[in-house]
Amino acid sequence: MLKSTIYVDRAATVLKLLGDKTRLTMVAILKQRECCVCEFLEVFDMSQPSISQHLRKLKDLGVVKEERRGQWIYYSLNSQSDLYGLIEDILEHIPVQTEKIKQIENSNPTLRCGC
Amino acid sequence: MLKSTIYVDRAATVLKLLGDKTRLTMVAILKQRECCVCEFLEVFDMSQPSISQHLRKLKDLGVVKEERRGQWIYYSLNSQSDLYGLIEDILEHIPVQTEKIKQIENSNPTLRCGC
DNA sequence: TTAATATATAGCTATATGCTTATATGTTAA
DNA sequence: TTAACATATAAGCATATAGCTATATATTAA
Repeated sequence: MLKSTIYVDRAATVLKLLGDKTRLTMVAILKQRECCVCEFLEVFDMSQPSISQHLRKLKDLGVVKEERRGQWIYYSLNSQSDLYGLIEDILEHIPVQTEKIKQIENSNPTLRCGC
Repeated sequence: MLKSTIYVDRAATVLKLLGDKTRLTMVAILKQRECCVCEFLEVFDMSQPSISQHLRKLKDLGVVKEERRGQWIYYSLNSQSDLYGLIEDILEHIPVQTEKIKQIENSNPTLRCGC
């Protein structure tokens, strides 16, 4: 398979973004399931604004997309991005985030108030 | 093919390192040929200490190795590293640095004084 | 040994980054 | 409309980073 290439500038930009443990883990989680901010809050030891800022950076580059559903905004990987193939290949080299997914599903923040 | 995975911390560290245009280009060049500092000086618009510092970071993480040959120290990709597979996969997504290789070969800094 | 060349290290500075708290915006339900 | 909840934005701060210049170290050749 012939991969379409990404200019070095753009590739460096996305690698720098993924070169943060929090964001790399977010992307790994999003590869398995979409998440909203309050779900990420369950697995990262940081404030809600920090989570939002990481997601914003990923969104600004087109790595993730968002979709509002009622009160929540769901984030997912943007498979339409020219960066998607690179990101998929990178994710093959890191462990699947099973523990964090479990944590999210056990806490179920979006179901707390019976919505 | 089953890829061995790299812990998220370590993966984030190498992605951050490669998330710099200079270092990413260096690694792309080293995929094609080994180089010494004075050769990199031909293609990057920065001082010799800056080049050396970038190479040191790559060496500290095990991405590149060095080999002294006389006056020169040749840098090459470390194919023994656990990071090598990831790096190869990333490089498939960026253009081959043909122009820079040409620049290096046309200038031939290590041959200037007839060594 | 001395001079020339190649590379590394030290120390400095400007900018970028990631976090925080405080506050604003948007949505739902009473 | 008001309260509660989810998320975003603003502003500030501490640390990290990438570049620079000056200098040290290592090698070669005279």
